[in-house]
Formats: sequence, C-alpha cells, structure tokens
Amino acid sequence: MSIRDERKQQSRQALLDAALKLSTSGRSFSSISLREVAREVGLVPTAFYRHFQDMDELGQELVDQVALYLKNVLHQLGQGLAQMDAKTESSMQLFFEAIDQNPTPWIFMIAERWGGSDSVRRAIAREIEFLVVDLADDLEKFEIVQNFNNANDLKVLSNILINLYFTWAMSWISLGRQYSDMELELQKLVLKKQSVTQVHLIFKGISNWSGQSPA
Amino acid sequence: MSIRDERKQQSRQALLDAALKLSTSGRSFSSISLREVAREVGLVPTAFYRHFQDMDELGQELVDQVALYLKNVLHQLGQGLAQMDAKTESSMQLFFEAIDQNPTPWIFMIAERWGGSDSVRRAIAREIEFLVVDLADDLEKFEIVQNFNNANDLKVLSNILINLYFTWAMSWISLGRQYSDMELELQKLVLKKQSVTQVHLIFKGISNWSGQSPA
DNA sequence: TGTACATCAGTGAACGCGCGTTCACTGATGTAC
DNA sequence: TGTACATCAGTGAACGCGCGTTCACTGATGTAC
Repeated sequence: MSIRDERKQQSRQALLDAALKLSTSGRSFSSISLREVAREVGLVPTAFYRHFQDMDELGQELVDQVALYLKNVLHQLGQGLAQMDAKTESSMQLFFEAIDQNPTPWIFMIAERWGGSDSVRRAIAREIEFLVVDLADDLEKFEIVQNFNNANDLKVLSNILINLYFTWAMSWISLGRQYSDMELELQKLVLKKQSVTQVHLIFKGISNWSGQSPA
Repeated sequence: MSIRDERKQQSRQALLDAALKLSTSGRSFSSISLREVAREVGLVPTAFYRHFQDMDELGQELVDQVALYLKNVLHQLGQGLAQMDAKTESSMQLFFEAIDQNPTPWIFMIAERWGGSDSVRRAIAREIEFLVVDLADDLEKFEIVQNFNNANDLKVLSNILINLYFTWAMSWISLGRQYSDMELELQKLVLKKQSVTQVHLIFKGISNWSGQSPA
C-alpha cells in the first residue's frame, strides 16, 4: 500500500474509532454529529466526505467491525461455558473481564440494536443472527445438547444465550456507571452470582429436555 | 378541577403522547426535539415550558407512565405463564396480542433502556427493578417455584423472564418492520414457537432445581 | 349577579449556535516518460 | 535520476436551517367583593 493509501486508511479508522468512542460515552449514535466525529479526530468537517458518504455509511462499517470483535470473544467464551460443570463460574469471570478490558463494542451493539438509526439497526440484526448461528455451531459438539432431537432447539438455546450475554454485559457496564468503590464490588459479586444461577437454570433445563412441554 | 386546570392537563398529556409517538417511530427519544413535540401537538415551542422544564423532565414522566402500563400487562400475563402446562402457548399468544394492540410502551422502554438520555436510562433501570420484584411476587404462589430454597433464586428467575419478555417483544415488533403479508405471518409463527420453547427450557430447569450446579 | 383585578396557558418575534453540505483551493504524493 | 503533470486527502469560507431559550404580550378563566 502506498504512503497516501496508508494515511487515508489511518484517518478512516480514526473516524470509526472516534464515532465508537463518542456513541458509547452515554450518548447514542444517532445523536452524535459528523462535525463532532471529525473534530475528535482533528480533521475539518469536510474531510469526512473523503471517507464516508454520510454518518449512516460509517455506522454500517462500525457495526461490521464491532460484530467481528464480539464474534471472536464469544467464540472463545462459548468453549468454556458449555462445559456446564463448576467451570461456569470461571467462564463468567472471563466474560466480565473481557468486558472491562474493552467495553465499547458491547455498549455499541446493545444500545444501537434498538437505537435511532434505521440502517444501523438492520445491520446489527443481521450480525446478531450470525452470532446466534456461530454459537449454535460451537455448542453442537458438546455432550449435553445431544438431548435435543429437534435441530431447531439448538438455535433457540443459542438465541437465549446470546440475549443473556448482552443483558449481562449491559448490566455489568451499568454497575460501573452507578456505583463506586465498595458498593461497586458488592454489586458486581451479586451480578456474577445471578448470571451463574441463570446459566445453571438453563442447563438444568437442557439436561432434562425431552422436547415437549414441562410436566 | 377547574376548566383551566383540565385544559392544562390535556395539553400536558398531549405533549407526553406526542413524545412517545415520535420517539417510537424508528427514532430515539434523545434525537427528537422540544420543537417537534410542541409542533406535533399544535402548540408553539415556548408553550412547552408551561408544562415541563425541559425534555429530560418530560422523559422521566414518560418513563413513569410507560412503566405503569407494562406493570399491569405483565401482572396479567404472569398469572398465565407460571401455570407451565400446555397453557404456555396461549399465554404467549396473549402476550403478542397485547404488543400488537399497544406497541409504543414496549418500544420506548426497550430502546431507551440503553438509549442516549442519562436521566431516562436511570429512571428505566429503577422501574425495571420494580417490575422484576413485582413478577417475583406474582410467581411466588405457584407450586413449581417451591423448588427454590434460596429466596434469591426466585428473583433471578424473575429477572431472566423480564429480560426475555423484552427481547421477545422487540423481536416481534422488528418482524412487523421487516416483513409483510405471508412472510410476516411465517416469521411470527417461528418466533412464537421459539419463545414457547424458551419458556419450557427454563421451567424444565426449575422443576429439576436443587440449587447447585448441574451435573 | 356584576365588577374589577389577578392568574397564567399559550403567542410571536428574536437571539445565537451547531449542524450538514457546497465549493474552489492547496500541496504532498503518485505516475509517466 | 530528473521533470512535468495527475491525483486526491485535507482546507477554509460560506450557505441556509432547525434548534433551545429569552422576553414582552394577550386574552380567557378564576377570584374577591
């Protein structure tokens, strides 16, 4: 790649990073402006147009990048979670650590899933569908899900888990916004315990699965 | 109430209704303007200030009204859902019908739960906590949850159910935005079936609950 | 009941501001020879 | 290697627009007597 192309690529990525940062700092993607994004990067507003047609186009690329990141994190976690023994706790621990390390992709995906931009919403819906399919693939090789004789049940499980992951992630991040110090640590322990219980509840359900309604 | 007070109350409610309508029509609360809300009602922008100090204050009252509505709907549904037999299906049917009848409270609560307004986000977090407690109270009298010997487990169940309700509601509403006619009806059937399976999965888990991690 | 004054929901003009977008430009980098 | 021209990321001025907020106002409704 030529020097010029390299520099252009850097500016482009800087705009994406700035948009992610601004739209996950307590505001929403649809309420940040093109000028703010350019300003954050140190570019004049008109330079924005050298990279994206408008904020909508940037938003769609942002969804792609964020979804790719989440896909990788969830793939690693999926391995641990599905072991369903005492490792649930350490798997959830890893999950919350991953969020603390890089929270913005989680915030963006969850907040904009039902956010104000039509095109971003559609892009996220598509990517979440992929995440559900990927997780279902990961889960397929574990013993416990052999209880499912209906192929669709596996996808329903994957669906519920993805939604739970998102809910836990956002609850976790909210704690950091609401509490501090001792109270924060306490609330974190409560949430960790709750999430472990929820996972156990679901895998209890699987291990007694028969495909009909419960007694 | 005097004539003047009555008319004022009408204008006030009209502003709240307009804000709810505008912020659930594909955009978000933080991206609608005070002037738009006033215009929708047929008032001059400055009249807004006779009722609310700013959009933030209106937002918090809107959360109160919307949460009260959801509380009533969920209370009625909670009775049916927890019967855990073949009635799951008809209970979910009632749930989706309730959404079709009045979708805006669901859209508002879910979209703004992680939306761009700090004060609205806090108000919603508080109201959802109440909804979780209320649902736990409703569930307490059903036989199946007697498997819980830890009082906290009931709240964790309630928590997972509230979040699932919200996820189903929004998925349901998204279908209406994406598909039409035959394809819409097909997708609705798929979602209904999935949600019933998810409920069964969880109540399977409860009926085999012992409080420790699964085998 | 009638009168005189008080209240206050809604009006309309005006303001300064940040916005998205246009346009002609500059000057460093790339390319052809 | 050196020169002459092309490309194009970033610049800076300018525009019209909708925004939130201020202010003095109007006139219907409420209240005191």
